[in-house]
Amino acid sequence: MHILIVEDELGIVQFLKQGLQEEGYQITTAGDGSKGFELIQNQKFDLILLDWMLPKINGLDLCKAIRVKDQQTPIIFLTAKDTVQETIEGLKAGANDYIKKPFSFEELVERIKVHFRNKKQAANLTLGNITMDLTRHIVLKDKEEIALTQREFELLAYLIENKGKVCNRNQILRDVWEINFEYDTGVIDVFMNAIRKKLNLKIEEDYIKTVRGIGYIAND
Amino acid sequence: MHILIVEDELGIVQFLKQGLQEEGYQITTAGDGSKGFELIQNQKFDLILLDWMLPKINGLDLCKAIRVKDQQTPIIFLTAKDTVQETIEGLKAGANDYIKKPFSFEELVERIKVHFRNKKQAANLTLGNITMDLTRHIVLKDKEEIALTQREFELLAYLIENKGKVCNRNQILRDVWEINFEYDTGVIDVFMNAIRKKLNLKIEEDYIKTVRGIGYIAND
DNA sequence: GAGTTGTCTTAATATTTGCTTAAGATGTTG
DNA sequence: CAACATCTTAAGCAAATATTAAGACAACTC
Repeated sequence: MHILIVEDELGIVQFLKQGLQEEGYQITTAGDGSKGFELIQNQKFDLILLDWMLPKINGLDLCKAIRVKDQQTPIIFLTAKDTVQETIEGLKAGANDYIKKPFSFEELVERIKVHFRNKKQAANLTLGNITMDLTRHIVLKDKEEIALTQREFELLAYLIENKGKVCNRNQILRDVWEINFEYDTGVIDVFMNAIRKKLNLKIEEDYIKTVRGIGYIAND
Repeated sequence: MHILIVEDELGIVQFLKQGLQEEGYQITTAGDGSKGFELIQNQKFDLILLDWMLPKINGLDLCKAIRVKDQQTPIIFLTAKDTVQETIEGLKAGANDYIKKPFSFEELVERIKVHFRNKKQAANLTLGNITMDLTRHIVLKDKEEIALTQREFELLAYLIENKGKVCNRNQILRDVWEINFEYDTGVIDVFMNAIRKKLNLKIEEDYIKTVRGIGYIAND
């Protein structure tokens, strides 16, 4: 996640940059409004932290300018301007949140997280050159879409979720087929076969290996 | 836009209800946490205003309970609890904003608007050569107008809004039909059939695909 | 208020899909 | 090479979905 900080006070910039980097965010900074605008034109950020009082272009105008082209990227004002009127003005200009200085760093982090919360849903699993998109229910191998049936999809997802671990047949029956007693007709083999065929995986030396006497294992 | 207010102090409820109605919102109120929870189970709101100190179920627990099933609906805490720790706790519980009492009504309105901002922009939806104009209630395919009934329209709009995601049958029943319990008579199929017929969509390889065992998915 | 029209829902039937089984082929181990 | 595990294939079957038709209901017309 890439955050842009537009702020001219060096002390605050340093403080924010360090703290947010420790939280695992990638940080880019701009010391004035026009530099900030320039950066935004040329690359995509996941979130923008904006001071109000800035050299060259002030935060409010910058916010409006960003919103002309981009309505999506969350913008958080972070400013000493703390009257209700100013808050309202900031929000009307297109900001998504408005935090008053002095602020608690912890609260800032939580408010940033709020904006990322619903984005994470792009849950996809990978195994070598295979990608599974769980929400879209799609499997790609080298960018080529492969059609799997429901069960095939679930089985493959299960193996990838447990990448690196050997999954024994009973576990698979329990978790994928919801069969909770020992009863193996060989279904798993049939489905493994189908998956390997569709994904063109060789039995030996490929992402999914057979562990004789136990089950199967996926590995990059 | 339909807002739920969960708050026990009658004075505040009245004040908010009246003010927000004047802003053009539809308002429903709940005087305690469990009544709020009940309402949320049975209908869909566009936003929830939540007090922290509530009879029966407190706001924090209610917020968490809502988020178990629903990560989308924006929740705004509106409370006299104003320490940083409490703010953080509220946001961590899944709230999207946290406003401290006493608050400015104008600021509240602006903060509410922030959450609706990106929703309204979906005034017309597109899927391939199909265009839907939500305000005028019109569907075009290649500039030719297609007459859909209310439900057909809603179902199609729902699928396009969730373009790229698989919509399972229960979600569709909940969000389009507002049926909140498992009860499938096959209505969805009938309507899908109608939509496909009217829009002349082939079952295989077209914008709307059937995901066997789950539901349907729209994709350009 | 009876009849008309259009939509929604249910139910019944047709069709398709994919799950499961079983049985023979192939491979592995001691 | 026997015993066992896994692979592969194909056919029957069950479940999910598509399709059609008919009844329920509401809004509108005469």
